[in-house]
Amino acid sequence: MGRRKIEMKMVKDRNSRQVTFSKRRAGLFKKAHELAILCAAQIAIVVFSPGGKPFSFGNPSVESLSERFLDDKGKNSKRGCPFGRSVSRSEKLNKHLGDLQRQVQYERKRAKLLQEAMKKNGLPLNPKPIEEMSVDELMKMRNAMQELREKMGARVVEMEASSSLLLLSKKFIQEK
Amino acid sequence: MGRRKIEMKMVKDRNSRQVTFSKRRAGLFKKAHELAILCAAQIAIVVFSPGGKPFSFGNPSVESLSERFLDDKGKNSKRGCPFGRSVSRSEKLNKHLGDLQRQVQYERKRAKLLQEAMKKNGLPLNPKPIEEMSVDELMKMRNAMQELREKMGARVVEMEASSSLLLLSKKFIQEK
DNA sequence: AACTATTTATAAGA
DNA sequence: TTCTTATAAATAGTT
Repeated sequence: MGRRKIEMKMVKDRNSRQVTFSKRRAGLFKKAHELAILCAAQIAIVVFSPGGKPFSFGNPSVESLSERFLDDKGKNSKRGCPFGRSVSRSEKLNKHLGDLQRQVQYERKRAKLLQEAMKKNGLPLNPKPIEEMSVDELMKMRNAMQELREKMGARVVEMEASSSLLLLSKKFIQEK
Repeated sequence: MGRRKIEMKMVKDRNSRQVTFSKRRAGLFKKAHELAILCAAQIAIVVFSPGGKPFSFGNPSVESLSERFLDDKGKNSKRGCPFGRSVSRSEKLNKHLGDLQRQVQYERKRAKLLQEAMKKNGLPLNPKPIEEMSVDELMKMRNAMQELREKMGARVVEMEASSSLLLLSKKFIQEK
């Protein structure tokens, strides 16, 4: 993919390998971002460099959920990885906060679409407890979510998938 | 990247979106594989399709990498930042993500409310794996989600979360 | 599923 | 390290 074609073997030279890693990691994350946007997909990537340093990619919802669900009990945890910088980055983003009014409108629009979707799929507006829900009802809910997702576009926050991601991670660990 | 340049927004047509997803997921995984080979890097990817189907790529495996991130038995605790957003890359990506800034902000606000709701409903902020949760805890989780939904005045995201949790819970319970 | 016209990624070089 | 650019690779629309 460049001036010359390269063999698919580990790059021998240490420095070249680091350069390749940096470039391709950036490329990989960009691709992931595009896939997430284009297809409303949820993606989480964890990469360990040859030097053992962790890099990760995920949607904002994943980040915030991870922070709440999986962080150490207290705030005293010493975070390796990019979390420290992540926070400062968010602080930067805060400065660019949009107006609240628009957000409220966005929320209302979303709620309205959800109600329509649920109605269309034969769902009650108030979910039952888990014990009372049939598989059929759960599937209907799924369908309603999918319909909603299509209507709202890629900007819909996918907490569902985020949760699934986190749970999946745990499940993997449990199964091992 | 193709016959024509495309806009970076969600592909509206359902079928086209599925095709795009399949192609780009394959591309993403190939890139990941190349990065792993060329740089002796360890990579784990989890992707949820627009339809909610999970796909994963792992070198050596998603499980072991997740474990490396999440397992507290490890020497140094790095579990504070699983699946966090890549910081170095996202700084560049941010230039292309004006709309997403609002989303990040929204996410943080919602996460805060979720935290409060969970606390109020007697849920630990550091929940167990789903397999270990009792029915009672699942109920509490659901209640927390509902409370959150009411507070936010919007239902979509929370519904997705709770439905996902319910689906996964049910599935795991049945598997047991 | 295959095919290509284009766009995009990137290996070297500067 | 950051930029440039020639070339390889990915892929959007088509068949």
